[in-house]
Amino acid sequence: MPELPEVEVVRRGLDRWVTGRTVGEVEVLHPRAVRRHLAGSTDFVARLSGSRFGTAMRRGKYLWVPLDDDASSLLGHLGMSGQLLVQPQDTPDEKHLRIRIRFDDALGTELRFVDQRTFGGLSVHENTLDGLPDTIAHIARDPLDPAFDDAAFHSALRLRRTTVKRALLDQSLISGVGNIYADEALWRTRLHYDRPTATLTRPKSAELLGHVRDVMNAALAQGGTSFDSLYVNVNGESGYFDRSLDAYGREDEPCHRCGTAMRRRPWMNRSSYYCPSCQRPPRTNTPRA
DNA sequence: CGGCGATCCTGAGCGC
DNA sequence: TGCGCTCAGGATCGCC
Repeated sequence: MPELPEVEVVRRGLDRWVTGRTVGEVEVLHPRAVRRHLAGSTDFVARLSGSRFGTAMRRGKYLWVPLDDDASSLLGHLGMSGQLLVQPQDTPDEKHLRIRIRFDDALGTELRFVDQRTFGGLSVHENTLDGLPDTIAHIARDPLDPAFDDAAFHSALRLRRTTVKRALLDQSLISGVGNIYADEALWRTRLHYDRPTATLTRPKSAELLGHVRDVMNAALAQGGTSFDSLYVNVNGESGYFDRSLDAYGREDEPCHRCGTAMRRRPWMNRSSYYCPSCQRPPRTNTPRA
C-alpha cells in the first residue's frame, strides 16, 4: 500500500509524464472515486477539462497538480490500493479503472486512476494563498519537508494526551506516516506503541523523528529506482516489501536485535507489531499490552 | 474541543 | 471444492 515514499515516486512520475499537458476528455467510471469532489462528477469533469497541468506537488500522502494559473488543483489520494498510471490509450482498461483523463495532445497516453478498494480518489479544489488545495490545509508538513519544524513537533507531542503511535498517525501533527512506517520507526527507537507522548524526552522524540526519516528515505531509495524504467507507467508499487522489514508483519519471528519472538497486537482495528523485550510497555498503561 | 471508536470497500487467504 | 469469515488500512465523521 502506498505510503509517503511510494506517493513521492508517483509524484515524480506525474511530473515527468503529465506536467505541462492540457486535459481533454475526462471519464468518471466510479462515483466513489470522486466523492471528495462535493459538487459531483459532472462538475469534476467540467473543472478539469481544458485545464493545463502544472508541477506535481506532494504533502504526506496527498498529491496535487496545480491547474492553469495555480488558483485550483487536481488533488489525489491513493488510499490503500490506488494507482495513477500513465498508459497508452489503446491499453485495455484495468479491472478497477475508476477515472480516465485524456489529454489534448498527440502523445497518445492517458492518465488513469485505478483503485480496487476505492478508499482513494481525485477531486478539484481551490488553492489557499500557499498554493495548497484548501481541503488539506489542516495536513501537517511531512518529515521529509525541509520546512518541517522538529522543535514544534516535540512540543506538540508533550502537550498531547495520547500515545506515541496515535500521534505518528495524526495528520495534524506529522503527515505521511502509515501503520508500517510507524511500527518500523518505533522498533528502531525501542519505543512501545502505547507510550504516552507526554513522557517523551526531547532526545527521544528527536531519535524517533530520525528513524521515521531513515525508514522513509530507505523506501524512497528503493521505490525511486523503478519509475524510470522503460514502461510509461506511473506506479505506486514499492520495492519496500522486498526489503526486510524489522517489525511490520513479523509476528512470532525473532527480533532482528535480540531474537525475542515479535508480537502482534490488535490496535485501532488494525495491528501493531513490536518486540516485547526491546519495546517495553509503559508501566502506567495497559500492563498486558 | 481533544480524544477516540466506528466506518467505508473488496479481494486474498484460510479453515472447515 | 466451495463457502464464509477475517484481515488489510487512511481519513473522516460523530460522539462523549
